[in-house]
Amino acid sequence: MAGAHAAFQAQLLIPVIVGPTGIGKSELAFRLALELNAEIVVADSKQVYQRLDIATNKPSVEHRRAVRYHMVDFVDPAASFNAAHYVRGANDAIADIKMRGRVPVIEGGTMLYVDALCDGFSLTGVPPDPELRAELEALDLSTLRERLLALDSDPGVDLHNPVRMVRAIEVLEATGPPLQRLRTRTPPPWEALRIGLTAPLDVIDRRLEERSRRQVERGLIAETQSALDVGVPETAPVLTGIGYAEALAHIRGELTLEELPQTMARNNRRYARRQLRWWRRDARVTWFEIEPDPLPAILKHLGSKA
RNA sequence: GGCGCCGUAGCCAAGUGGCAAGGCAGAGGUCUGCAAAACCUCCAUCCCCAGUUCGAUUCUGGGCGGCGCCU
Repeated sequence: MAGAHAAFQAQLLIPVIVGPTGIGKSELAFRLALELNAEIVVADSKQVYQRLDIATNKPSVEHRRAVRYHMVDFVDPAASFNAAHYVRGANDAIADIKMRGRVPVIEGGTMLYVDALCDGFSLTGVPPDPELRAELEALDLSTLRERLLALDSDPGVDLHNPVRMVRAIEVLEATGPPLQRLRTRTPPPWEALRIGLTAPLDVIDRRLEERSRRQVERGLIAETQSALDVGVPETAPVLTGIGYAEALAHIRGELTLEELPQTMARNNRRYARRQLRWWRRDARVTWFEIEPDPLPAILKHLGSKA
């Protein structure tokens, strides 16, 4: 695939691997990276946190020895991280990769992170205000709604969704109305070539069951406990993720050891469906079944675009 | 064999003589700084038969099934 390789060396196109959790995006991105002599920029809201490796599905040490990974394993698990931090870090990583004359491949699970990066979401530019959030979170829905509508009569957010309304108020108090003018996109100086990986739902479900079981066997509970032991609060974003949330429930005695992987698989199932729905509506995604090995077809597709 | 209780969606479960709450699971959807989050929508003629009644899931009788106790 010399053609594809050259085109990506020209640094105009960046392959972006998307799809539901558990479908093998990571493995495919790894193989693609070897093929293109590329480095991988992971777009995942949980893999950024240090030490929590098992349920975040971080790349293996073998993979990390063979390919350079970015945006993985660098944030204190007790800290919080968000989409804006991600976009900044990922853009820096991409610039760095390019400067070194190498090729980036983006691989992502977190839908907002991928879109915010590849479509250049402004995210309004207003950082979180923890005190204001704490105050607003204590309010009931209708009070929150009144407070929001008083600031902006047409904020364009779901008036049933407290999280969205709190954020909208936070932005409006910092900038003034109208909110909608702040949600802009400034596309990056490269084009994302979205590659979607998919499979029949029953196949995905089976893989998720298997993976959940394996994660428990690999020491998920001990990993969760050791995070608690070093002072990571139970409410830390990583620990609310699939796998850790259930492991915590088990540690608290709310889930048996047999229920643990089952519950993890169920929550993963729901997440996978949500990811599928998100990407399905994006016509820019070109889909590939995982069943016969999709790598040759993907390389061919990338070559044709380049 | 006798007595008592029960039988509502895949599961748990409330309820009423006037076309059946809620939760979980499931399906679909929304998404611009917590996104593995948050939110929205959809999803049952109430075990069967007969009777009472204008009308029964709700009342009566019988059947079937389950649970408990007793002999």
